[in-house]
Amino acid sequence: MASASNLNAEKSQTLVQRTLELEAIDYFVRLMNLLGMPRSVGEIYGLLYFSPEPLSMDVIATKLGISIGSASQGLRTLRSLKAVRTAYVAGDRRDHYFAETEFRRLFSNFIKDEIMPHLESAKDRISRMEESLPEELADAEEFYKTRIEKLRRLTKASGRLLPALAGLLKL
Amino acid sequence: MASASNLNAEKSQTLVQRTLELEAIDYFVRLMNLLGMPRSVGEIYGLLYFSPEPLSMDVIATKLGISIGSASQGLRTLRSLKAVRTAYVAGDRRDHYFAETEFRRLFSNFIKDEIMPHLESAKDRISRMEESLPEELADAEEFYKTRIEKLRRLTKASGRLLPALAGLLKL
DNA sequence: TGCTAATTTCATTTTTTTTTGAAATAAATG
DNA sequence: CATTTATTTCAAAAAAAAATGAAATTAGCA
Repeated sequence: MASASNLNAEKSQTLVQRTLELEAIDYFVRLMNLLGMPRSVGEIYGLLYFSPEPLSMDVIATKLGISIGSASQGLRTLRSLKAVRTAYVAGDRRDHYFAETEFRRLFSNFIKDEIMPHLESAKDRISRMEESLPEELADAEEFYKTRIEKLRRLTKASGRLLPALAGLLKL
Repeated sequence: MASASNLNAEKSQTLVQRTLELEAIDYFVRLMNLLGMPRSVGEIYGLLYFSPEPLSMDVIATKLGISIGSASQGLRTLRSLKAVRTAYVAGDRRDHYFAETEFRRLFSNFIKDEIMPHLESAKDRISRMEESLPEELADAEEFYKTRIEKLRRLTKASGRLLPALAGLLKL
């Protein structure tokens, strides 16, 4: 049976490791939650973070007590963020996952995938606002012009600052 | 009737203003959503952002088509983030709200109130992890030590970087 | 190729979050 | 100080998000 070796691996898990696993899961569930990710995503990443060997999807689901559907979706999300990668394990045809632990890269992917698209559409929305202003501004309309300008600056500054942020994160 | 002047103010709303209002609401609903805030909070802030005069709670609720309960809760949230403030309006006993538009201040409040507390508890969790490691580390345990150290660096760097971020946001 | 195990997909269920609305409270006016 | 108006609170309803589980698909193996 293919999972025999994994079951053995689980048996040999130390108390230290279980403690760390639980703390890490807690840690990453909260962090991911802050970033708007579902609980299962944090759980999976936390489990993998302290796993010395890559784990297969069914082991992940079993250890966390979540469905394999959840595990599959969570792993897809993590894969798309490049937060986990797959490793080949000899003699086992299942995919095995391990955590990418370079946070700098993780954040830069997160910003690129989850934030920048919003900033792009924000730009469009601001352009539309400017087009809706008449050519000649009455006094009252100066107010709107100022506010739009402020939004534009915010959007621009965010677009420059956020990607730079990951670079500053030298760990 | 106290609200007569407000009704007049609403009647004189131009097409330009209504267009901007709708775009701004859209803009801030998305932004707030990114920050994990409920829709109503983004709606209220967006409405106020392009309002030349401060608006009372019931005007806000009416214009947005939300309940006064929502409006009350949303305003409480915005107030606690210092994202709106109240203005005295002569001859009207209702509170009137206007948007704080200094984004630098807004973000710094957000980071202080919503993010830093999490970082604090993260520190505790990391300390607990370190305590769970035995004094003398077997080879296998070096792995855990390294990972914990990495988490500590992440937490520390975030705690320094995020508050600095608001400062960089010169608009 | 046919068979089996692994994974993905997605309609349904469950859980969580947000909104509502009505009652309670507070605050201002006559 | 009684009454009216404004605001808050909070239980219940509605909406949104996430998890489940079983069917469909994919991929490895004999």
